[in-house]
Amino acid sequence: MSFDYRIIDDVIHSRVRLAIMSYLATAREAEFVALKKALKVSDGNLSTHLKKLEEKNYVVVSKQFVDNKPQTKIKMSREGETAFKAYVEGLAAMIGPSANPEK
Amino acid sequence: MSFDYRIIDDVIHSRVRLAIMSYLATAREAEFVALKKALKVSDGNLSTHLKKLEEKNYVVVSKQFVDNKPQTKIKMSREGETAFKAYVEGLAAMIGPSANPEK
DNA sequence: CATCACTACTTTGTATTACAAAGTACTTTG
DNA sequence: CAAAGTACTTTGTAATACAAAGTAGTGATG
Repeated sequence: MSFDYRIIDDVIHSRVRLAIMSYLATAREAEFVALKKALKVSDGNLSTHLKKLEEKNYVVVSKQFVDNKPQTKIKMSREGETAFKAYVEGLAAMIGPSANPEK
Repeated sequence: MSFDYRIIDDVIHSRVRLAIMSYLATAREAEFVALKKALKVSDGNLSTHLKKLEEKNYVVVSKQFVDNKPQTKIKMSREGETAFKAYVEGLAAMIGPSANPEK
């Protein structure tokens, strides 16, 4: 059990980015609009957070036109998967026994 | 499983504050110096984060002199306990199945 | 007993971040 | 062909994180 706060990846740790990564961890792929609705985040906010994740190569963003509308698809990268797994493990290590379902 | 990023308490969510709360969740009580060492955080940083937790009444801070040196003790409050529990549950709900120990 | 180093903090300054408002580029509808 | 809508991106500002510097004391050295 470590409490060194640096064990947790601050790129993932942002609330919005954590939500994105969590979503992608199960969904594998997401559309901008779907993500925006699921996270209840403003589009501007989502856009900037996605850019940050893209810069770190945690996600891959692709754009195309569907029904004459722009569509942005976001996929988690291999690197993102690894980082997310490490993040979750780090969290567990930090939160430790308090994470036990004690209900 | 919710991805609304607002379900996670941003007062707790800061890396340093999460580390403090995690530490206190098991230790019940901590000294400033011990905390600083455990979290590997600068004293200035720890001081400001503690103040924020204190303002939110998540922790109770008491000061005294021991061996002629100032000593700051930090305890988690009832409110802090509740908030931390809710935070951990929110996290679990967001991270969801990815949190499964799949090793 | 002055001063230098040390401990235990707190305050302050700055660089980064988060967020939404405004902007862009297009399309569809009346 | 406006006007409203969609799907974003960029920009401005307020909040945050962090460490450097500051404060207030103790203890040791010459």
